Amino acid sequence: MPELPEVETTRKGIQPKVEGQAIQKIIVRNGKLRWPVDPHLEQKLPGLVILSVKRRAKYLLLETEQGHLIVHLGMSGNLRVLPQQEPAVKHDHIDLVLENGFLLRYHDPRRFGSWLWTDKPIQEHALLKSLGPEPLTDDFHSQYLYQALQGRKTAIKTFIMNNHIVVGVGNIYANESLFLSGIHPTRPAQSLTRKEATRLTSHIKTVLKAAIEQGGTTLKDFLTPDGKPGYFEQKLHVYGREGRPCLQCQETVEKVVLNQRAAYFCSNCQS
DNA sequence: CGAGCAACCTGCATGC
DNA sequence: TGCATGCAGGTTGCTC
Repeated sequence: MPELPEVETTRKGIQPKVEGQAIQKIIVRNGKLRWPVDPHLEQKLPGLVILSVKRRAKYLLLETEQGHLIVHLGMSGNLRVLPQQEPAVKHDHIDLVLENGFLLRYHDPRRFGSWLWTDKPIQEHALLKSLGPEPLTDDFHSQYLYQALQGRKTAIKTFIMNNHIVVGVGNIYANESLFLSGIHPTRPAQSLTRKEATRLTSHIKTVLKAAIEQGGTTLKDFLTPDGKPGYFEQKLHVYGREGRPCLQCQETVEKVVLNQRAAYFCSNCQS
């Protein structure tokens, strides 16, 4: 579920209902996430006002006057704003109860996500301080990528999914942007030409932007308790299409596993 | 330092 | 129907 576009859609969705609200309390039903949820949050959070809801990479940052909550959705997490009387169901692990009668509810079957607290400057947090540039800003440009590729033997797909190089490129969009760029996912990173680095940079940006726009329209009411996305599926060229014809040339889409993640490609369109 | 991979956890599809 | 297997949108933190 949570690729960068959905995290950004989540941010936009919860922001208006959460920003400016005081926290009444936090309810932790299961704190065994990627890292254990700090039990002191139950004392720390009541009364604090949420000043802003920002995003860095796939982390959502809830700023208060005393510090930040750093929330990650992992593989299967989601956040919704619901009325306080909404009954909790299985895997509803955390509620942030607000003073406006609503709550921010965290649901995450696999519990790969996280809820962390820091009262230090947010950019110095260990998880954030060594992250690469945001893909949709001007800090991520083709010169930067080309330079970063030099001397790196790892597969290009693995490389663009590395958060130290560029953040927010998940498995779906790594596959899609490589397809659109005509670059085979197993190519050593350092083998890309300047031209290929330029194409890849621009396709990463366009593919993520398009997905955010999709998320913005189809998931516009994801705050209500329905939420079955699948909104990007129609637009995917190779992801999840092993054995089916390439939409561009009709050759069969292939799959290999790289760094424990499925890589899909058309060996006729990508080299 | 870079590269590769085990691990965290639940749910679902598939095959016997 | 039941059970085993493999796979899933992410990331850290080992080992070599």
